[in-house]
Amino acid sequence: MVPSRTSRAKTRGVVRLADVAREAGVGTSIVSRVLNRDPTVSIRPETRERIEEAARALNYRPNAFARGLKLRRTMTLGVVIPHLAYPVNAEIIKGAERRAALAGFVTLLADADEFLQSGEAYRRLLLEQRVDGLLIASASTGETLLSELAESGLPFVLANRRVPHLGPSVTVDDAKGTEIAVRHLLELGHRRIAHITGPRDADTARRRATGFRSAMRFARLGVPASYVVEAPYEEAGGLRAMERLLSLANPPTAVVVWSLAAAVGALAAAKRRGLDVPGDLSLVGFHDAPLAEYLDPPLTTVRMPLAEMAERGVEMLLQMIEGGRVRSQVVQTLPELVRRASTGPPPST
Amino acid sequence: MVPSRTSRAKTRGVVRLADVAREAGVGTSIVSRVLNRDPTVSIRPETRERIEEAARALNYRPNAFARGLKLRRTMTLGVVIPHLAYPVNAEIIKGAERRAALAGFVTLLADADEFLQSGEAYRRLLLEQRVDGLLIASASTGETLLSELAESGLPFVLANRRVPHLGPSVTVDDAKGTEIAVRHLLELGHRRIAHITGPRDADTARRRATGFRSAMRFARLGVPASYVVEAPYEEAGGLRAMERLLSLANPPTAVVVWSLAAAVGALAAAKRRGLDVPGDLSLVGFHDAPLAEYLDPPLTTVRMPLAEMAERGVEMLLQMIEGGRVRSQVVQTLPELVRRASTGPPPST
DNA sequence: CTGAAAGCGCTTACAG
DNA sequence: CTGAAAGCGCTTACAG
Repeated sequence: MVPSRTSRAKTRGVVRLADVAREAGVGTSIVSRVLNRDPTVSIRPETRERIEEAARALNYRPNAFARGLKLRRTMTLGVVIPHLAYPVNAEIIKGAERRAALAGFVTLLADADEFLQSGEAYRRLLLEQRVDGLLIASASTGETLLSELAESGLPFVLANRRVPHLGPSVTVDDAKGTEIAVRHLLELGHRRIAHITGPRDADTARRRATGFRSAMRFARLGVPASYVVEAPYEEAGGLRAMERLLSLANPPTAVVVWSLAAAVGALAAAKRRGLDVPGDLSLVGFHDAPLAEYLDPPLTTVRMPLAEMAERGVEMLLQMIEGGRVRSQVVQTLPELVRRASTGPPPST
Repeated sequence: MVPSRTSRAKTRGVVRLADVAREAGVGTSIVSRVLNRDPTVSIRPETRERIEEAARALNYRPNAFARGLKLRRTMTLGVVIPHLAYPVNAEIIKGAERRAALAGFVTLLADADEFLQSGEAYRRLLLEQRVDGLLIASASTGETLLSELAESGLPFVLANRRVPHLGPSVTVDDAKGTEIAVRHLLELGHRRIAHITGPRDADTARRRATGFRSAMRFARLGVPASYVVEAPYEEAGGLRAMERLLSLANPPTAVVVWSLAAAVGALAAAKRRGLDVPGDLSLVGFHDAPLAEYLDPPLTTVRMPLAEMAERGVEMLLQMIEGGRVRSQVVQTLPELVRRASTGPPPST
């Protein structure tokens, strides 16, 4: 149905409030109040009907920028994210977008590296007042900028990362994740269990490492220093870390790897060494994705509720935008072991 | 350095044009014109200096919404994208974001499924006038919405997809990509080469299939109908498609797979059948990512210039926004074969 | 029950 | 060489 345009609107045939008012034969004020469901308005039912009908017929939507200018509300949330290519981050974006959309908000993307180096992105988003709040999903760095941000008063929440006294955060139970992985390996009979962890400045990596150590301690098993090795980069890092572990005099029979990408690299290292997985070595990765199912062997992983984390984060942000106070939270949904073929009993030496 | 705020700005301590004017002791008009480098302005150098100094000291940035309202220019580009989790799409987003940022534009993300089903995202972006243009990177569906879009007059360009007579598109040379893969296999001595293609409604898949057929024809080789099989979904689809190929009476000795994910599934299928890759079967995937390096065996792929494609797309969009006309283009950078261990000579039967 | 008016923070003819 | 004023499209006290 083509809207019976009463006036040739000026911008690309877009309908303005005034067009609706004219169509309905009333002033713009009541149109605005009716359409925004102002509860204090008392209006004759037939007038309201006429207004609503006109808005519908013209397919009217308020201009976001005009509205934002007046209300000081952009209805936009910024999502600051590193490494789009990691499926993990895609889950976060998707969760955030979905939840934001539910509240009528739109999502603006900013590359974490650029943003946290206090570059143009920062200025565009904050100084130009393009967003009502920020969900920051970068695992590392940028402390200076974060405190600047805190000072600016713009609501923000950190996802997947905690920075004490800086602002609220939403995280998943990373420690529990590694605990679950370790427990699974213990049940299979492993005792020599190692951990490939992430960079020191990655908060998630630290928490996963903590979970690893505490699960091992709980089982009264020692963890030689050489059994916790850092994988600075993705697949390549996992590969090198695994090579280090396998060249130890007394190599582990099982390894928990802190990310899926690093696990892919670790698996490659083991196979290139001619090891049978899981016959000679069991492997657990972190985060689940379809890929895990199709590796050789299919990789046992720990699935983390990341989309949910992002949704919680957005909810917190929305509360803050409404002026509410909010406290850091850990998503209650537990990590889940996805058992596949890369884990089995240790070799019977 | 803390800006010596002359007035308590009303919104979260943000500096307005009027603050700069007051600080510099002039009216807002010249401030605006000086800061926007209006060439028609003739101003005493010392006044200009005072204004620029004040803006710098106060860390002034014009409010994007006020500016947008006045100029009818949001300085925002919408990126409509499916399946964030595919590394391929991440490349597109990144390319688009980078190029947009260069021109002072910000990127808004919209989920393709939701958008193209003419849902809320569509209304928010178009009707609320939140974007100056749209880069649409969805490979399939949505014809109705696209023609609606075209009618609306909002500039848009299709990335990775052509729809004749609808709007300009930017693509990479997909046909050439498969040709390169086929040529590589021919050189290795293969004759029985099959193709795992994508869904019929995916434009890229069709073009890759075209390239496959023409390369085979050029080599005077026949392609039995059973040698082109469709993989409806990602890894899982690739797996099933490969199973079909391998259960043929006269199976191929080499397969070109239309996507990286499907190639992962196809590789899994071959290995589960006990085949040696590349001893019994050679495999080429489409699109390159670090993952390919760490599969077993490392996967030979065809790298496509996707980030560049997105950058070109944004450039076209910017031209259209300036009121220019623009024609569809194919990125000139050629696809590149990344040779790894999944391809070798055919088995010597 | 409904409308005229001011103002959000800009830009840009138009005066002077 | 510089400023006052109108207007982008909304919302919201304030009148009537």
